[in-house]
Amino acid sequence: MKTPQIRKTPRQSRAKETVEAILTAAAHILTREGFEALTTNRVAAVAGASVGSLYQYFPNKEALVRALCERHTQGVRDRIRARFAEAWERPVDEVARAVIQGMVEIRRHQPKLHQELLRLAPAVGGLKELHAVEHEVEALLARFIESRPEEIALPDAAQAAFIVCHAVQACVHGAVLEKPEWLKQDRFVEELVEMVVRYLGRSSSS
Amino acid sequence: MKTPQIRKTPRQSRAKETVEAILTAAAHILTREGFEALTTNRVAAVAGASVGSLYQYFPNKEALVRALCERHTQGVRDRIRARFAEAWERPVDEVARAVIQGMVEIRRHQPKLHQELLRLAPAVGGLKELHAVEHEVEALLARFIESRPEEIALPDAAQAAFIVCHAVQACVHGAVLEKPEWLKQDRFVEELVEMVVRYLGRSSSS
DNA sequence: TAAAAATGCGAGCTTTTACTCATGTTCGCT
DNA sequence: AGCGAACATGAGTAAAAGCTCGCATTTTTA
Repeated sequence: MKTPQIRKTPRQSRAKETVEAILTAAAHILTREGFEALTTNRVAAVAGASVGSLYQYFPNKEALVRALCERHTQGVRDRIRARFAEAWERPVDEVARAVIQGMVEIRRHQPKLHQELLRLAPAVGGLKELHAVEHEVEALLARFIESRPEEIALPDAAQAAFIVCHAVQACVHGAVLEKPEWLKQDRFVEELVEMVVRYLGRSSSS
Repeated sequence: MKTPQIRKTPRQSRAKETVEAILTAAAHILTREGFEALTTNRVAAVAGASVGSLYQYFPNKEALVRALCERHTQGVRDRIRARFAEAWERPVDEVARAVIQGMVEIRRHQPKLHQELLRLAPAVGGLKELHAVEHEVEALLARFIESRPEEIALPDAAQAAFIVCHAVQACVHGAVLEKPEWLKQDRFVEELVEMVVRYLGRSSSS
């Protein structure tokens, strides 16, 4: 059985503040100094608390990082969901643009934190949540594809959704790391939209 | 200054065997048990050598992992280069198929090792080599695009190459991890080829 | 207001692990 | 054979980091 996320649920408001401070401190250290510097003692110090307090709420370091993952993941899922919802009825290219821009925003918000958490997730038991979000986005896209049979004709909506999601995600991620200047122009996003639209909007195929 | 890759160059054949055994053991542990279990003592033990021998050739653990990265990276680069070279003159879709199949082979060969090394590269100073390979593949693809102005008309060959490389890589990687059964059929590869050809082979665009 | 419960504290224990070094062994060369 | 250089050994060291535990402080409850 996996170690639980939280050891003791905070009841008083000061306890909630402590938990909050610890998570914030952890995020801060992770973005500024990377995982190497993320020691439990240091997290507590930066949070203005003590190791003891930390271990009162998180059974171990792994759980702490996992909590961080989950919180971040939550935000990603919500943002993508919102983008899909607000563009759902619009033309295909606009939907693509909305969602891709949402992804860019996510990556631009806290690139280093996002990257580190992505890197840490497997080692920390956070893969389940991560895959859950991925699958949800894929399912959303698959549903969208199936809702436009006139414009999008594909043999396998699920596979197409898988491909589009992974492709876009990787391009945005790669751009954040290697070509940050591209994200400030529209050309890059437009190019991704173009790719997606061209892939989905094919007329004849096996 | 970075710590060197190797401390003492092995001169005798038994020394080369030792180095070989150490690298093999490290790869073995990494694939079977992950990075957590990769302790220098354990590597030496599995290699049938002693820690002392290990440190005779690798100044530290980081250098060992880096050596592993580099060796693996080398193989990837060679394979992609070969695929490009042998298909260079053929139709676009065949080139795409050849290269994509090459990527699938790479990922299928030692998926766990590949994945772990990818994960470890940043923390081990192996990013330079990794990016170098990526850039080489991108440059190769960009040159290919520019060599087919009749069939492929794009505003920015380098950006297109970036997008295609990242997109395909991510899809293959994702498939290895999440949908291994797809890789045994041709349909998945064909779908990727379709995406790439459709993206590159556009007729009219801004 | 006094007991009880919740929270906070941090010195230090324990374990792990990268790495050294003094010593022994094998190889190559004359 | 004999000598020096390369190679191998592995018990031991030192530092780091996760985590505990007894006690102090604050908040809630009766």
